[in-house]
Order: sequence, then C-alpha cells, then structure tokens
Amino acid sequence: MARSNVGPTITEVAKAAGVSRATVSRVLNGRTTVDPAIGARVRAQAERLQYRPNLTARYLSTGRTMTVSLVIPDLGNPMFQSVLRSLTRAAESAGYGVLVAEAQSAEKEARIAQDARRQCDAVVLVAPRTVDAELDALITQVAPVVVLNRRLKDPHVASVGIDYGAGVTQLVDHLTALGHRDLLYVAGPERSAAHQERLATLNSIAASRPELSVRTIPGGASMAAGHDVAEEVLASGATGVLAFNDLVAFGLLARLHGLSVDVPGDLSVTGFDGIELSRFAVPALTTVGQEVLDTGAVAWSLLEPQLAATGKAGPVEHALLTPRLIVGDSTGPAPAARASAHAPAADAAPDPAAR
Amino acid sequence: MARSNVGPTITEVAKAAGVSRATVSRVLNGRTTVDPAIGARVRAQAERLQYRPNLTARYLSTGRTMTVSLVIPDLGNPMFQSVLRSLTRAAESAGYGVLVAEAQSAEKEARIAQDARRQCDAVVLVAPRTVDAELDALITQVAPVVVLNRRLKDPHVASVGIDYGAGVTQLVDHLTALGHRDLLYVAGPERSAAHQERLATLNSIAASRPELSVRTIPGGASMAAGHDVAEEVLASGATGVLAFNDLVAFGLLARLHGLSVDVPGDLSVTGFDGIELSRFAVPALTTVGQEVLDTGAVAWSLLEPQLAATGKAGPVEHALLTPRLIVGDSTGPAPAARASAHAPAADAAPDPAAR
DNA sequence: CTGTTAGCGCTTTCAA
DNA sequence: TTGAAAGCGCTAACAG
Repeated sequence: MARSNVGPTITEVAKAAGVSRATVSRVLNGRTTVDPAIGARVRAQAERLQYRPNLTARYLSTGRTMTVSLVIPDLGNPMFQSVLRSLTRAAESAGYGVLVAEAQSAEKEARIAQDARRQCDAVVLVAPRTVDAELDALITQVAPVVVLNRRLKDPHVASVGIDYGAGVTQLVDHLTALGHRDLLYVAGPERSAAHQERLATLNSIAASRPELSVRTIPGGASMAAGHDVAEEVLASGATGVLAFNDLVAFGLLARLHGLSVDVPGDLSVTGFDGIELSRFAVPALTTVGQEVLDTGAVAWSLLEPQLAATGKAGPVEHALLTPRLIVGDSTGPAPAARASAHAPAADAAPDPAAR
Repeated sequence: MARSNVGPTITEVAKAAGVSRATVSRVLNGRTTVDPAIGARVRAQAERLQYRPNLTARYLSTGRTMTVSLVIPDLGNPMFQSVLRSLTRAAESAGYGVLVAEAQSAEKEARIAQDARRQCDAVVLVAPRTVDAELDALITQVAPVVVLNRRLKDPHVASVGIDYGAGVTQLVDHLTALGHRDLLYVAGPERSAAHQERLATLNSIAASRPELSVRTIPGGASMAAGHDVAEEVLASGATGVLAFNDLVAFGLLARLHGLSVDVPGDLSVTGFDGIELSRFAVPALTTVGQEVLDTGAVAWSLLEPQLAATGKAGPVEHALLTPRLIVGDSTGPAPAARASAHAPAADAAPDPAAR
C-alpha cells in the first residue's frame, strides 16, 4: 500500500542530488564526514523538496520511535494535566513526542501501559491503583520506565515520588497550630496508593497525638465527590477537614458556600496537590504542592538518560519531591479556640494571586 | 540496530507454529479465510509467546500509523483538555492513539502541525491564532484534518465550529433581561479567532441596540488575566461583565471576592465555554457551553470516515455546535434596576451541582 | 488455503 | 569519502 504520508522520500532527494540514499542519510544525520560540496548539494535539494525524514521508517532501522507514552488514570485531573504539559514540553525540546494513554479503570492500567510501550521508546507511568505485585511485573515489561507518584521497592526503576506523608504532616501541623483538634479526612479512591499513604500517615499521627481526633469518611478524587460529602462533613462536627486533593476541596467549598457555611470561620478546609486553581478558589485554598519543580519535567530528566544509553544504563535515579505548605484563606482558627489569644494570626494575604 | 522494543516478532511466531509469516499475519488480522486447525495453532503460539504486532512496522507496509495528532495552543486550558480527553477516548475505541502537540506560540502552529502530521494519519487542529491565508495552505498540507473552533471558507475540510455569536447573544440577552445596560467585555488574546468573533458579535449587538453601552478592555485567556483586570473592571462602572472565557471569569471572581465586591449584587459576571469548573465557582458561573456534545468526540466522528476512505473521501462534514446558556449565581439584577419590580427573579438554585 | 516474494523508507554495515 | 546491499517487522501481491 502506498503511504498516505505527505512529502518526498530520501530516494527522491538522492536522485535530485545525484547521490545515493546512504549519502543523503549521512549528510542529514551528520555522523560521518562528507564532502562539503556534496553536502551542500544534498542540503539544497532537501530544502528545495521540503524533505523531512519519515520518523516511522527511521524507527524500523534504528529501533527508536522518538516518542514516549504517558499513562495516566484520568485526563480530567489538573494534577495529571500539569504532568502531561510539562512532560510534553521537556520531551519536545529533546525531539520526542508524547503519546497519551488514559487508563480509565484500574484493570486497564497494565494493559494500556503494555500497548503504549509497543509504540514508544519508554513510558511514564502513573498507575495509582495497580497493586504492588502486578506493578513490579509490569515495570520490567515496559522498561525503560519512570514511575510517578508511587513509592517503589525496586531501586532499579526510576521514579518520581511525592512525599505525601510530609504533605499531610504539614497540613495537620498547620491545622493543629490553629487550634483544631477534631479533624476529618475526606478519603480518596480506595485503591489509590496516594490515598493509602496519606491515610497511613494520618493514622500514625493520630496514634502519637492522643489529643487529636482524626476520622475518615469516604470521598473520591473529583469536584463532584467533594460536593457530595459536604453535608456529611458538616454533620461530623469536625472543625478541620483534609480533602484528598484540591479538586475535592474545591467541590466541598462550593457546596459549603451554598449551605452558607463560613469557611474558615465555621470550618477549615485543606486540599492537596497545589494545582493552579487552588489559588483562585474562594476562599483561596490552603494546600500542599510543588510549584516550581514540576513532576513531568523531573520525570523527563530521569527518563532521558535511559533513552540515550544504548547498552546498559547508568545508575537509575529517584526523585522524592516534598510538597510545601501553601497557606490560603480556607483555614483559620478553630471555632472553639477563637477567643483564646494563642491562635496565631498566620493566614496570609487575602489576595489569592499574591503568592 | 536492534529494536529496543519488547516481545517476539511475527517470524518467531511463524516458526513456533510451523507456518509462514504471511499465514500468521492472515490469522491475526483475519481478512482472509484460514484453515481452522492452522488458525488455532497460530493463535495458541501467539498467545503463548505473548506476541503483539509491532505497529510501527505495520505502518511501513500499510501506510497507516493508527495515531492522530491533536495540535492545541495551550494544554493548560480546560477547554482544550476536555477536547483531548474526549478525542482520546473516541480514538481509542477505534484503535487509534492520540499524539499531543502543543503549539505554544502563534508562529509555531503551522510548523508543529506539519511535523505532527508526519508521524500520524491525520491531525485535529486547533489553531486559533494562525491567520486565514496561512491556515488554508496548512490545511491542504496536513489533510486529512479536522479544524476546531474556526469558521472556514473552504467547504472541503471538515470542521467543528462553535457558534460563538449565538453564545454571546445569549449572554447579552440574559444580562439585559436582568436590567443591565452597561456591559464590559474582557477581551481574549488579540489574535484569537474566537475573540474576534465574539467581539464582532458584540459590536453588531451594540450597533442595533443603542440603549446599550458595550465597552471592551484587554484581558487574556487565563485565570491570572481575569485576576489582573479586576480593578479596571470595577473602575469602569459597568454592571455586567462578559469575560472571554470561564478561566478569566474565574480569576476575576476570585479577585472580586478579595476586594469584597458582591457578585452578583454589585456586579454580574459571565464566562464562556462551560467547563466543569464553572459549576463549582463561588458563585457558580453563568456561562455558555456544550455539555453533552463534546467537541473532541464530534471531531473524531468527522475524522474517522476520512481515515477509512482509501481513495477519495465522501463529502466532508461540518458541525456547528451551538452553546447553550447555563445560568449560575454570578449574574443577577442590575443594581439600578434592583428596586424595580420587573427584574425577573430568574436565577436558579444556589446549589452549583443541581444542574 | 498457504508459501514465496517484494517492498514500505530509512540507516548502517561492508567494500570499493 | 561514497555506493551497493542488507535488513528492521510487517503486509499484500502473486503463484502454487
């Protein structure tokens, strides 16, 4: 079948320049020395014919597709969108394209990743719901790979982790400093590793600080989920709410506003991830996140050496990003502690974009 | 060079099953009839070896990559993200992958689209800033193509348009019904075709309704842009503000809240696009958008027939989506008209997710 | 119904 | 330094 792709082939350039295809290839890839005159002639013809090498064909002989796949669970989550964006930009500057694969269900994650890898040189894997054992197997299959947002046992696979525990700890410290003693965690998806880790941290905090009450209710990962739990949150009587992520916090804030609940007067709410949106929430969200060091860019920096290495790769690296606290206006002194003087007046500017 | 890709080749499967590669290919693609016994044998071996065809190699002989590119100006905009998401899903169900290409600057749009096309069977093009003349040239180069969010002259290229004019008209009607006479448009990017079209509609409305004042101030397409124009919006004295899109409206709302401006009491604000977020704004945003008929899915439905058609394609289709009004809580009676009785008490439920 | 053959466009040995 | 030739993995003519 004829190729549907546009543009001339290397053969036509060769013919036009009166040389062999091999020479054209050499000129254009510039790995060996070529006669300057020939080189100029070839380049001129290539330019004139608007020649662009067919990357697919090149792959077949080099074994490199010049694309990587990003496997993510949910394209609707700004958190992953920002990964996609920064990964795309980083990859592009190295001449790589990014293929997006959305694994909408937990079961699909492995299969999607495998399929994706067949068309790509590597995969950036965000698989929050695949269980550890399967993940290990998957990883060896699709390598080179960098795994995002998962704590891995195997030190041989590159990963970009986020220290969820540190994030949760900062949020709890922030809330307790404001006098909150009765905390409520609006949980993420049951199978989510990020959720598990946050929950574990919360439990250990609760264990070591008996003065605190830390309860959990089921939630989700979307704005709608946050919206839907608002009544339950209110009914709990807790004064400090830790939402699974910014989206959930968002939905919660919106619904609380509808219910005429004063945030942070009656209730303090925190998010997680630090997506851009959180600054523009009303009230601006107190959250934790990475602003500068974007996950996607870090992922690329770990992936690139693996792509370059022809034979065995060098030592694989790991990044553990520690989110930092971003204080918004959605948290304030606990209602009971309001009158007392030791409630710090910590909350920053009411201007959500002042940061 | 050896292929870095994992998995066995068709040759190994053929060898294992004791048949020729052609037979394996036939069995697996099922285009011709094959001896059932042989078929079973081949399938068993393929399964055992975990064989998956190399799509890149397949492309070289079929001329089809089974991927399409989405060229968009900004991965950070939820509007485009939703296009990406629905396109990805639609394409996936047809066995196609989606390659993302972000054209961050106006100048890059054409080049990015061309490059993308070289690795794909088709491109979905969102190029709001490329001027008409160039766009025409580009389109013929990268066909098959479907163009989004642009009104095209050439009836031969598929397009999914949004009737921005109808959207703007609905918003203006809504505001004027509420008694607003002094309107302010926070403009989008100067070169944006969507902006131009909205502006043109506003101008024609202003011309035909002399009782209205319709002014324009520069804005942008981001939350930050909306945030930054808040003071200027206030200073204008207008009572109804039409933001270029939901993001801008969002940023504006956040800043207005910080400035203790009552929305919609003092000022009514509308967005554009109807992104999911708009429902969760505080107050919930009055906007226009397509909820069900997602642009990406529609784009795919126009693209697919072009991909299937081996020879000349059938008649190309065009879709023009008419956004519908989504009334939130960010619009209300104009301050001056407040006392009067004929201000309709139209605003819907304060519950942002009630819709 | 099956095997053989040719070739997609490119890179890369191997000789000259 | 250059050209000829082989081959990446697959599909699709054409014979058998």
